[in-house]
Amino acid sequence: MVLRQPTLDLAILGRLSQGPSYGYEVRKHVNMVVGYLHKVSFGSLYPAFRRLLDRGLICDCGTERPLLVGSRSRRIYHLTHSGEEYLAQQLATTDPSALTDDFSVQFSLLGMTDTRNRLRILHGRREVTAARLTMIDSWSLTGLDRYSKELVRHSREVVADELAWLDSMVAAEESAIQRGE
Amino acid sequence: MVLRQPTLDLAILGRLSQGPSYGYEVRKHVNMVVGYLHKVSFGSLYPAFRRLLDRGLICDCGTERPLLVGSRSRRIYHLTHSGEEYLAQQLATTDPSALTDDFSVQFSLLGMTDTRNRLRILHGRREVTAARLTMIDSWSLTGLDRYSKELVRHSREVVADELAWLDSMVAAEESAIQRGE
DNA sequence: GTTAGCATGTAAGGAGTTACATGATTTT
DNA sequence: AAAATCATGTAACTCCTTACATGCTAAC
Repeated sequence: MVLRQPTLDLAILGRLSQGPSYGYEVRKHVNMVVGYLHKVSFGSLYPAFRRLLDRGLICDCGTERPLLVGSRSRRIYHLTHSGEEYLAQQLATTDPSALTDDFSVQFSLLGMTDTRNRLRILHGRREVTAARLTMIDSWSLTGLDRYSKELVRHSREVVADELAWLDSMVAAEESAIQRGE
Repeated sequence: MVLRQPTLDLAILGRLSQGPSYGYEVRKHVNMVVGYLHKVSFGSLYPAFRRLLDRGLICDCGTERPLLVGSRSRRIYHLTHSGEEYLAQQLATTDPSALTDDFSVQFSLLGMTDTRNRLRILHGRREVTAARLTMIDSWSLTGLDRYSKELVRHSREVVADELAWLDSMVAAEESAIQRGE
């Protein structure tokens, strides 16, 4: 995997908050957000639904038509009231210094919180990214061969682009505040 | 972690092929190559040295001075003859469609093989990256909210930059061939 | 009606991180 | 000489991936 359990849970809840859905479809959605590098495996997905059911954060409305037990038809899930509360509470306290894929999930859910929290997350991410850039620049590359140096040079560029992107996101949020939210 | 076991082994062997070294130092080196996102943990590092010792790919020359058993001084390792063979054989058969960090290790070791194999690896990576870009472009973004769309747009850009970088690497290798290796 | 893809689910095995534990070396 | 950092090592815990298994649905 690459997605931590709490993050996968968050991604599933986030998807369900936009309407009922089922496992296979949710997976496709999550893969679009974080999956340009890897796919969420079914062995992670279904146990996650089980977890969320057990905690009462989602509920199982059965299959669409037949409603047979043990059937392999689509099982439609939707967010419960506690699920909504949990989601809102999680989004308000996420840690912006997270692995790339985990942060992607956070970013994709930015539309579900207020501007204040969005700025907390974006600012936080901007800081850790800036720190990473500083770290890379502090490395002495002497002793590295041509290809290793090229790799570090490229990595630096990727991080610098990331930083510029976050800066533009922060700027957009702040100008939205200026214009009166 | 994020580095697979075989990749970590490869990274360690690669470092040792440039001269004897010890765990702590090797870790710093590997972190420079793949570590701008995460660090190799000691719980992964030392068991890896154990593995390589057991397979006879590296050998333990003892500590620098005292040579006490059970001591916590630097333990210097160096590559054995079979270690060299193994490394060369692995590099010749690596899979360029690998997770980002695993590929980074491959890339950093490109200087240890011939141009032919370098082109195999770079070409292979170029293809999977191009396929990823095509996949992203095939996605219908309708139904996604503003932030999710922005995330996908940014992801596409990152992948496109990656592709351009690989293209330039391939071009450099090919022009090296033209100029007579 | 048969093939291919949609859809759900489980279990074993593998593998990493975290936390813990200890000793050596350098700096203040 | 105390504190900080370098350095090595182990084990429990967590948790993911892989492989397996089954049923439904649409297309040819």
